[in-house]
Amino acid sequence: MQDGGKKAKEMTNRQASITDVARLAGVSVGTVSHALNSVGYVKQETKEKILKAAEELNYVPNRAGRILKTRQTRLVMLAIPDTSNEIYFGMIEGVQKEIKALGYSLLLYYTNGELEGELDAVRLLQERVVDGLILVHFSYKQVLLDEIRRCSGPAVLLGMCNHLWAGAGHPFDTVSIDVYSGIYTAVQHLAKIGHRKIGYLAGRRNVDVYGQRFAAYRDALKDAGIPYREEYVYWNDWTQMGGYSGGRTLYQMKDRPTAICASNDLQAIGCWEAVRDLGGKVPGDIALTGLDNLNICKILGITSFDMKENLMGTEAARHLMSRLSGSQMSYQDLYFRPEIQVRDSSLYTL
Amino acid sequence: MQDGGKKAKEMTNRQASITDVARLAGVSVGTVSHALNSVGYVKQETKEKILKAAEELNYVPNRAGRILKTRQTRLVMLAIPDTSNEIYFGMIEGVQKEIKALGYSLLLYYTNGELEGELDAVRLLQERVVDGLILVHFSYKQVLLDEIRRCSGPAVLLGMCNHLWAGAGHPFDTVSIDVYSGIYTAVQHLAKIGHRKIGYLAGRRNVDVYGQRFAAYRDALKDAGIPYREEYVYWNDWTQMGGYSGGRTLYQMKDRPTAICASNDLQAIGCWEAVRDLGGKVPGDIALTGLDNLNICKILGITSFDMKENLMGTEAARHLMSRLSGSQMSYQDLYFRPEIQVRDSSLYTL
DNA sequence: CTGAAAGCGCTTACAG
DNA sequence: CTGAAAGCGCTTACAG
Repeated sequence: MQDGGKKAKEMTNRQASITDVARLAGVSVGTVSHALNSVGYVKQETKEKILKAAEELNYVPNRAGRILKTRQTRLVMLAIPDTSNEIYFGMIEGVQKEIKALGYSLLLYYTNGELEGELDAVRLLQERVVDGLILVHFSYKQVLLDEIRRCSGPAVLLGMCNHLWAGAGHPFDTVSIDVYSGIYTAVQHLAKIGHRKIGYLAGRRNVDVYGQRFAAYRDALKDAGIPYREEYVYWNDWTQMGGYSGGRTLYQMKDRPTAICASNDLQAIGCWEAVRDLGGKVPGDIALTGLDNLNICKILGITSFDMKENLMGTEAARHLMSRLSGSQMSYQDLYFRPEIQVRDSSLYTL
Repeated sequence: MQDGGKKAKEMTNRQASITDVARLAGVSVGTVSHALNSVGYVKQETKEKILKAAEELNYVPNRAGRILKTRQTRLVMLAIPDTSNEIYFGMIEGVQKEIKALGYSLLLYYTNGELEGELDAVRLLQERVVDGLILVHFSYKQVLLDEIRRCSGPAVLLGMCNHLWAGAGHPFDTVSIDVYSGIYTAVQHLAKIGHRKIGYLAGRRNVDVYGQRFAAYRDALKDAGIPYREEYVYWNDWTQMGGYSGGRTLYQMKDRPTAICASNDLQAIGCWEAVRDLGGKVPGDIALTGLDNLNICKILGITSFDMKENLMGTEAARHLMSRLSGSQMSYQDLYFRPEIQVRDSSLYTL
């Protein structure tokens, strides 16, 4: 704690405007604007006078004034579902690098993976708080599409699977990673090394991207000739906690699975912990696969899938920037494929 | 790829303004404003006419116009150094919860742990892109203080150690966790269980918060009567990669340390991996401590320190909100203490 | 090289 | 209950 009775902001309550600077420098506001933005001709002497006045008044331009006139914020928003999932770090990095090079600043927004949060992000674009939006969405609802249609600035949708909108004439570019193929491949891989009892950690129910993953699980089972068993499917949440309780549940079943496919790495990690805490071994007692290729999976030796998130971010940003600079190309749907990284957790044939 | 020749945004090029709505509804802009914001009296019939017009024109208010007039953005920025460090997730969560309850939206900004990035964040506050700023800073430079002084909106500084500014009459609230005490305690703990050769993973050189941690390491050695050995100190980066190469280097020394204190968990984890990859055991061949209490440390059994990051975020947001609602209290410096979590990696007496 | 003026899209007293 | 008008802080043709 500190004292001294110093009051908050007592001397900075009203920020100087360009008018104040003009008055102090004895010139017009137009000239101040020219001088400060180094646009057009301003006599060196006048410029110095203006700079000194600005300095003295602690002048900082108010962005809202400029935005209103120029109709540009020079801000780009990246909206992610989940700040506690490392998978988005790579995206952030990719986006950041691209837009910074073009003089834009990055604003992150956090949707919590809920439609409402995603709509909030879109609204910020509608209200022109930012010039463009890259939205990592978990929903595929019509209302989202409708709201994006009302934006005057461009949006790029980043999808962890996106079959539903491809080619649907949506008013935005998309960049997706085919998560369906990831889960399908995982189950196929487990079947190939001999597993017939394959449990599934499904994530949060009613979240569209998890619905798609679940479909992949079922399809892969079917194609491998393995009957579907509802009791092997655990819905909870896509978090580590969700995975933990799922792992616990599945591992304690009388007729327990010999392998578990998790619909993302967070769950795989939680599951790994649960099995360990119950005295089981991965692999040995149970095989395990995840999806996202998180760092920790490399350390623990859990089979997973590289999601090329950095590339996804980069490409999304590139598309956005190109729209922002006026491109009128027809909208693009870009796809990536997850790449399996086989590790100890699923290395041995049953 | 999709075709169909649909051109980008052909029908939404110019967004409707409040004037357009007023014209279509046959009323004045003032009345439109009243109706849309439900302020003052508007006849039900008129209101409906306006709503219909707004609907028809796909009207969305332009935030810049409103901001200019109201001098409020209703946006709060949280600037973090590093998006790949889980430690900030808890902060985000804490901040988000507090401000959302008061009708503010959260914008994240990413400083990369560099002074330049921190200054960028401060500038966005100066330009009034946001109403308030919570800055997790890694620098203690005078220029940062000067720039914050030029802001008309409030800032709260979140410090991973902050002795330098405490009581210095700075124009902002601070919330800090005493990292010095964390590192000091870690070294003390290692000494107590018998270690005399304690290596140190120091983080990025010339980053102020890491300088303080290093001082704690030296002080603790001294107080334990252990001579300082420069070759046991590894400067690199605060990342997992940095820890990995540090762990490699220290573990391969002829007269290697029997314990390693890492200045954060990311490095501890990297070190853990390096030792494992070299065939060593933690503990057994080497003891290890980290700082931040990341999830993965719990899984790997690495001794670490709870940094109360959620609480830090909550408190920072509370202070900011209180300034935003006009509080003129003198500035506060709030301190937390890291709490050691002893785990396997440093459990056994040498 | 500089100034006067219009206008970006909104809100808010103030009249009526 | 509604309208006319001022003004938030900036930029940008346009004159001179």
